[in-house]
Amino acid sequence: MSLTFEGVLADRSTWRLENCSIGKSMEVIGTRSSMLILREAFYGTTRFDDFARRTKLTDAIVAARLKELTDIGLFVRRPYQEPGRRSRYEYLLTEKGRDLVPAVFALMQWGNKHLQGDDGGPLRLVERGTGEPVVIGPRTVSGRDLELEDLAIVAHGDWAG
Amino acid sequence: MSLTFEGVLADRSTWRLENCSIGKSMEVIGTRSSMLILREAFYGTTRFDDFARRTKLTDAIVAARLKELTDIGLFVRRPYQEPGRRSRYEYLLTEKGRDLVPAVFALMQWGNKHLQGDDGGPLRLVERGTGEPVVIGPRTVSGRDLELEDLAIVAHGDWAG
DNA sequence: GTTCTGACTATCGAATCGTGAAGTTAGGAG
DNA sequence: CTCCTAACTTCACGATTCGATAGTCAGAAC
Repeated sequence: MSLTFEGVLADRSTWRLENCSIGKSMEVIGTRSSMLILREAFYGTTRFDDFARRTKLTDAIVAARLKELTDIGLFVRRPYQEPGRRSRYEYLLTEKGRDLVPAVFALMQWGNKHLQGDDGGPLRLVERGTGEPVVIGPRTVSGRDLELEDLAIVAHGDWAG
Repeated sequence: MSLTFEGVLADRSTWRLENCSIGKSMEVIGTRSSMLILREAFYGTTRFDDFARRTKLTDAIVAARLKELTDIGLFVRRPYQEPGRRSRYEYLLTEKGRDLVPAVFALMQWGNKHLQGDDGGPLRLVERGTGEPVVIGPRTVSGRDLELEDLAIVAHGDWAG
């Protein structure tokens, strides 16, 4: 019914979780507005007013969130200039930001399946070119798909394989 | 630099996102406490006080969150009885709850890489038995790993492949 | 019947999140 | 020099989140 613990973690009653990465991540990006802004960034949006219009968040929230996400290092703020226009800033995803693709689209995948009607929501994620459906989930580095029961947690440096 | 839109979505300026699954998901489970409780559930926790102790959330929050998540259908509340003890309730993950495995562990994966020190945090996700490292990310149903640039969005019923 | 314990509920306060509306600022267009 | 616009900032407000602390309640143990 759940995953297993290996090595020193095997007895769940003997340890508690400090420095949990899930909790830390949620403190950093655990708001609806952050996720919507990231969604737009993955969709190619780079400019302030496009973020605001497309997410339907208010200016104030978008400004606060972009500043926050930039400070954290998910975006870089870079000046740009269209010909005959004044210079502006655009917000470009860093690698740290792009590494959130699995997290954000996993939420989309779950929402499509469980929060939308029978049609599964308005949008589908597919492979570019082939149109083959895309799924997000755990797998080994050698490519095998895994279920919850196939997973195990090990402590750093504690290899029980 | 980002994913592409196919079919009727190709011109990003002509449409806006209604009923976004990401937004809906975040409204339902977008709190730190929800994620921590789900983490514990994936780790095998089923009882109220274990949730409270292991997540270090207060009783009040855990009670509120468990009720919420049960109402939504991520948990079922089932009576159980240990021999010589009074009957209690336990909280068991439904399929809807287990389908959040990619979302929750994607956050863990990201936090391990970007929010922890050089050691990458205390815990690692591996395959049970083999100990092979596990990664969470997008791939085609035929098993190819994908980058952000390999992804495309299509409207439901609009197959442009 | 008293005690103990697991599973909650109640109240308070601080911080954060979000909306709406209005104001500011820099710089090219005319 | 004035207008316009993108990119913000500020303010007022309500809702939600979470921690801390304390209290309740049911039922087996004794």
